[in-house]
Formats: sequence, structure tokens, C-alpha cells
Amino acid sequence: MRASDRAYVTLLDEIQSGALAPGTVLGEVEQATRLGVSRTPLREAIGRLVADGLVTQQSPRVTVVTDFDADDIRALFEARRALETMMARLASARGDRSAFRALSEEFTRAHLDSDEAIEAYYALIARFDAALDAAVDNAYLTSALRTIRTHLVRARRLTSDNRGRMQASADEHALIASAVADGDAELAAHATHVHLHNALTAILTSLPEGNR
Amino acid sequence: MRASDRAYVTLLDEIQSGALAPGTVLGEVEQATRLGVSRTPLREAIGRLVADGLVTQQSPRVTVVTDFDADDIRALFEARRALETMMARLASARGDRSAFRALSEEFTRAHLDSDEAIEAYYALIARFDAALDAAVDNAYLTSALRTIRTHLVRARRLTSDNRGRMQASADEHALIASAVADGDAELAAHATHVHLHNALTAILTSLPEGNR
DNA sequence: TTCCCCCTCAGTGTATACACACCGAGAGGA
DNA sequence: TCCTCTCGGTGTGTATACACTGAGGGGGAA
Repeated sequence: MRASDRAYVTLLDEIQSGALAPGTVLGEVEQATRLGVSRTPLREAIGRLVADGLVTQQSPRVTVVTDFDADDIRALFEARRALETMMARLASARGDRSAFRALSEEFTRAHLDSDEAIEAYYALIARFDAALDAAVDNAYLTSALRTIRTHLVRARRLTSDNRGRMQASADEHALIASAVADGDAELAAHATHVHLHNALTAILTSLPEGNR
Repeated sequence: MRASDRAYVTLLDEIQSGALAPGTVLGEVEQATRLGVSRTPLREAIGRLVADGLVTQQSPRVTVVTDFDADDIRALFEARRALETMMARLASARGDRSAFRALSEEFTRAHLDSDEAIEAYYALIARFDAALDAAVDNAYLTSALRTIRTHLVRARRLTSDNRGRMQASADEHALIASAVADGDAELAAHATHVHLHNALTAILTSLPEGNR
């Protein structure tokens, strides 16, 4: 693995997890020393983070970790809705129906009654997203969504896992997958809309009073 | 202006204009020499182009200008539709109505009967896009759309300006702007859909037979 | 003659040195 | 006392040197 990749992955994780708080100044020498690489690969990593939008060039000489608050979450979900409803529509027209039928059944069967089950549920969602990406086969949509998902990880840290919400989320996913399997584009899109609405509401509700 | 910015802007323009054809291998030393910068800023420029998707790391040791064909145009318009219909909806709810009313009238008045008028029309579209960006005020949507637009420039080179189509496009824009000004989100979204459908059809029609 | 191995070289990845610009502190003058 | 100018320092931007890896060609052996 290249040094620049290591630096990127490390910084990415630290920003997503909140270890590097929004507003933190990222000095090149300081970070390079800390991560044990030279300034050259570190600059490359910072550049990629800037392209991702996770890091901002506040002034020509100072780069900081990008801010992230409730308004960002709302904006993120607007973009997500635009992209994911389109993905649902296109997958309905193009997808491998049996694959989505199987995924739908997996979502239906999911019982989130243990930590392992929750881990497995996250993995299932990842497989569902991958199936959508594969079915739609549109690099531009996939890449835009990838950026959105990168930012979304930051929202998790502001919220708490809510088991009731997760069970409902599984049911919503089951419906989306089922609609895709049936080739029902309208239902798939609208079920995605509903799912995102509920997910956003749950996230905003779980935010501490002052952060909404 | 920094050397890396110069290199980026130059390469960007050459890729968008087709001066650097798809598949062209971009050797660091070769390009750095050609552009009169050292490898360090050139690598930064290449990195940004990779993030944009205009350049691809074909193998660990060779980076090439990303391919671009009719299927890419279709995929691009799918992503564009997802984002722009959402922009239209949100702008309808949030936009400065008088600004869009004025833009709508400008579109209605546009008569594309000279090269200068066409230049002015392109500028008007740019102002319209900027007004949408400002009205929606969503950095994630704007940034995703910015990437899409960057790629879209490449499509222009494959097509020819068609004056009849452009006049129709002006009318379509007038309707979108008018719907936004009226706060009619549904109409704005559907008019955007129609506009993109027509634009895509015109582009694909104008492609040489073998490229469709 | 053909196949395989080794060597060379081209080209990237990283480290480092140097240049330069901006910011802040301190001192001097008004 | 306050404003301004200058000087030093900190940190980025760029150039360059070195290291390493992978590919291609040539030579040797079967």
C-alpha cells in the first residue's frame, strides 16, 4: 500500500469517526510527522479529501476539517433522495430480478435482536447498495452516490443506534427490493423516498436538542 | 496562479476539447515537460482529474484519458436528470421568485439569430444554473452537478450546434424558470425532465451513425 | 528455433531541500 | 498612546534526487 493511500485512509477514518473534529486545522508538517510519511504523499491525501469535500481550504494557507451539522444532514438527504430514487427506478427497469427478490426476502427475515444480527444487517445493506450499483451500471450516478455515502458516515456519529428504527428500516428495504424485483419503478422510487424520509426524521430526532 | 492550477486547467481544457483524445496515455515526465512544470504540481493536477473522473488509472503505472462515448452521454443524462429535477423542485420551494420570473422572460425573449445571440444565450444558461445553485443552497447537490457538467462539456464536441434545437431549448428553459417562479415544483421537475429528454435526443441524433 | 530467465531501463512513489509569501511581533516615530 | 514599518519565522508551493517496481528485450539453454 502506498504511503499516500495510508495517509488518506487514516485521515478519512479520523474525520468520519470524529477523532478529527470539524474545524481542526490540518498543517502539512504536523500531519505528515504524525502519520509517519513525508509531505508529498500527505499533500496527495489532503487533496483527495478536499475533492471529497471532507476538508476545506479555508484560506490559501490553512486547510481545516469541513464543518458538519444538522443542516448538512438535511442537505445530504436531499441529494441522496435525488440519486437513490433514480437508482431505484433504473434498477427496476434493468435489474436482475431474482437477485433483488432474494435480497427482499433477506430483509424480511432480518431480526435485529443481537449485536451480530445488527452487524449482519449493515453488511446486508452494503450488499443491497452494491446490487443497485451493479444493476444500474451508471458510473456517474455511482460515483456521486459514493461521495454522498462518504459524508453520511459522519452523521452516524451524531446519532445513536435505535433498534426499533432499524427494524422498520429493514422492512422498508424489503419493500424497495421487492418493488425492484417486480420491475415496479414508481413503487421502488416512492418506497425509497419514504425510507429516506423516515431515516432522516429518525436521525434528526435523535440529535441532541441544541444540534437540530 | 499556482503551477498545479495551471497544469489542471490546461489538461482539463485539452480533455474537454478533445485535444487530448480518450485513451491518451499521460506520462508524468512527458506532460510535466510539455506544460513547463515539475512533476510535483503535475501529479497534483492529474490527481484532481482522476477525482473528476476525466482521467483513469488504467494500471498502477499508466494513467489515460477516460473514454467517452454515446453510452456515457446516456448515463450522464440519467444522473443529470436525477440531480436537476431535484434542483428544480427545491428551487420552486425556496427560490427568489422575481429572479426566476426575470430569467423566464429573458429566455422567452431570446432570438438566436446571430453568433453573438448564441454566445449570450450560453451566458444566460450559465446565469440560470447559478441562480438554481444559489436558490437550492445545497453544497452536495451543487458539487455533484458540477462534476456532471464537467463531463457534459465533452459531449458538445461530439455534436453540432443546431439552431432550431436551441430555440426550442430556450422555450423549455423559459417554462422551467416560469414554473420555479410560480413555486410549481411538479411542473418545474417535469419540464426539466422534458427538456433533458429533448436535449439528449437531439445530441444522440446529431451523432455520426457509428457512434450511437 | 523456441522458451525461459535475467538484466536493464523507464517511469512512478517518496523524501527532502529550497524558494517564497504571509502573518505577527516588536520597535520606532508621530 | 497609537499607528506603521520592518524583520523574522512559520508554513506552503515547487523542484529535484533517490529508491523501487514492473515490463520488455536479449541472451542462453534445451
